[in-house]
Amino acid sequence: MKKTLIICEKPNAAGKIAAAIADGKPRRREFKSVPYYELEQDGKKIVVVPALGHLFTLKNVKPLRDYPVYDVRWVPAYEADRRAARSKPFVEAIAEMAKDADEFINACDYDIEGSTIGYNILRYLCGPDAPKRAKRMKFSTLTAKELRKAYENLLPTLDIGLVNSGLARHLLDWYWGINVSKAMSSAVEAAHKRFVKLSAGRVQTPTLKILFEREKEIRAFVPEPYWVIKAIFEVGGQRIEALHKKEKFFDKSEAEKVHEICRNKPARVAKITVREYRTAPPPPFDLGQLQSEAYRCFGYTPARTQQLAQSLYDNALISYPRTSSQKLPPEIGYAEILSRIGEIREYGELVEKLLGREELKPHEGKKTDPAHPAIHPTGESPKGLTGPRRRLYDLIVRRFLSTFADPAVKQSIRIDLDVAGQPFYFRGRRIMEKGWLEFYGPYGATEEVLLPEFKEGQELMPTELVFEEKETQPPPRYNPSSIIKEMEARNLGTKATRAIILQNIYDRNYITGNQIEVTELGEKTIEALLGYCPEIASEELTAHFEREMEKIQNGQSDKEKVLEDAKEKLNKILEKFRKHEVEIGKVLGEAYRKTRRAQKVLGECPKCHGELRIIVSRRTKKRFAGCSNYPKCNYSYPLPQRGKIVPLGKTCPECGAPMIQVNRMGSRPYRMCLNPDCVTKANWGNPRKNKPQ
DNA sequence: GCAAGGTC
Repeated sequence: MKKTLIICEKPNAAGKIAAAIADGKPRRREFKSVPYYELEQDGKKIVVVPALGHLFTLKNVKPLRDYPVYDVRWVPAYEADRRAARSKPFVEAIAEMAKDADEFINACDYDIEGSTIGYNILRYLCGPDAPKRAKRMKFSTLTAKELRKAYENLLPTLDIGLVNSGLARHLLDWYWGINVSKAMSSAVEAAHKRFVKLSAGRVQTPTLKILFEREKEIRAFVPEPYWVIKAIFEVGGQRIEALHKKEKFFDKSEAEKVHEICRNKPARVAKITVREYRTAPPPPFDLGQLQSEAYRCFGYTPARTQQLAQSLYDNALISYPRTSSQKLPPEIGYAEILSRIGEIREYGELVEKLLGREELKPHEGKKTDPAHPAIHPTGESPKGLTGPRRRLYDLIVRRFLSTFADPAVKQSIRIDLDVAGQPFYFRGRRIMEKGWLEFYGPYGATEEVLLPEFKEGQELMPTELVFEEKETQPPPRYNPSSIIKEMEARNLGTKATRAIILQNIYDRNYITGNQIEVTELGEKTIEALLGYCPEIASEELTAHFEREMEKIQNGQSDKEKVLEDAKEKLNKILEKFRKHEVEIGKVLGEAYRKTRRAQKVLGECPKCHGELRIIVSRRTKKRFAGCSNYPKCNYSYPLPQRGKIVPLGKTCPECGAPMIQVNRMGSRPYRMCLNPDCVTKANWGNPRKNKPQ
């Protein structure tokens, strides 16, 4: 009997594809714990087998001693990296299934990476002529109907354009990233005779540059004083603040004049403007939006949210999280998911309201995804789910419910006042119809500002006229959520990699803090790159790649030619690097030393005004905060022994001791002061909270 | 050691 092998990108997709094309139920089997599916149809045997993303990766042919290197080949991922051990049984399973197969179908996601994943599997595991004979399944959602249709309308060959651009993408990223990273590390070695792990890449370096530019803006910012004038009223026991219409006075004498004119003068209500407006329900979550909301609502970093969402997905509670889609196709079965969610106590009432409607129609967003719908709950019971995963699940459920609800109707009121000819105003806001806000619950809370009744012409006497000096503020720092949004807007990285690449930039000590600051090392690194390899620091490289990829895709450009061009360009850049190796290395090595030292300084010693630093005891190997003037000063504080300690550069408002943040794997970072006897810790380890008696 | 991309 003939045998067809269908190669899928991941286990979950293999299950869905097998179920969709089988007339009956496919048989689920396992090979070295890799699940695969068997079915018989039209007199032939079909085997559906999953990959685990990329099973092959690029590896240096020779150990990397010097640059430039372009001698690189594809190897099974587990051979290049011990951490990829999980991919080994998948490689073995596919090789086994391919042995007696005479037809091959690449059914990975229909995008550049999916085409590359399938192509590598075909050429390395299915025989030398498999890529030429293989067919391609093309689908844009994993719904049974579409999968069935894709199977019945197979593309007769691989999408060789996508394959070639995928292969080129991997090689180009590797050429640029590995060589420039190596050049920087070698420079430090040449100047300081020590190894420092430095890196550059098509995504990480432009991202660092964005952060660095903001850093420069903040440093160059000169605050300007300005003055505000506010009239304060007490109406029916309510305090109302009206601001002078010219919100900022940059001319002090002008402000003083206005203040003088208005002093002790009554206000007259000049105009009341009432406006009603509707806010549409939010679209369902794509990964980026989920990361952004989880940061806003819970303070979770995008990397943490991604990890939590993956865990919810592993437990079948939510759909595939690495999606850029804001669409919910009807095939997911709105009513069924809703009614199952309705069985969860806290959502019962809300769900009833939605199910009682004539039509269920989600308010979708614009973004789409080649293989997955927006993130949504599956309806599976979240029994026993607690802590951060529960919170994230609640956010996802409420977002899903909100998307089916009505717009919210809000009313804004603006009251314009006249005080001795000077214009002042204040605003009120009320919610007329809650609409989706009711479903989004705590995450959509908008503060109402309810005002007493006013009439035009009415007179009021201010209880106070405030004259206040303020300063203009520098542009805000990026935080992990806003920089990821910026990366998305600039098309840097992908939904699945942005949070990881940001984490990498932190781990390299290029940046620090939640309000992201660029360290000395980050600054010198980006400056060196701007000086010697501006290409890699510019988003233009990504744009250039993209144009070339597109040309390769539609056959207008040859992959080999694009790669040769890249090598030539890189060789010139790296030569320049080499020539200035010692001077570049000196600067980077020095910056590295300073940055590492700064990370150990926690604050000022309260006893002698020396520096409190993280010190690891030689004797006990435990760490503590000790004074830099030791042995003259022996002041010290204990430190938590686990997790990364980040100095906050602030002191405790209660006791004045330096503040730190503790980042521990798998838990939310927390802030504390160093003083173990501080009143802020009075309730720590409160048995009432931990153990109900 | 070094990238960015996919997966769990």
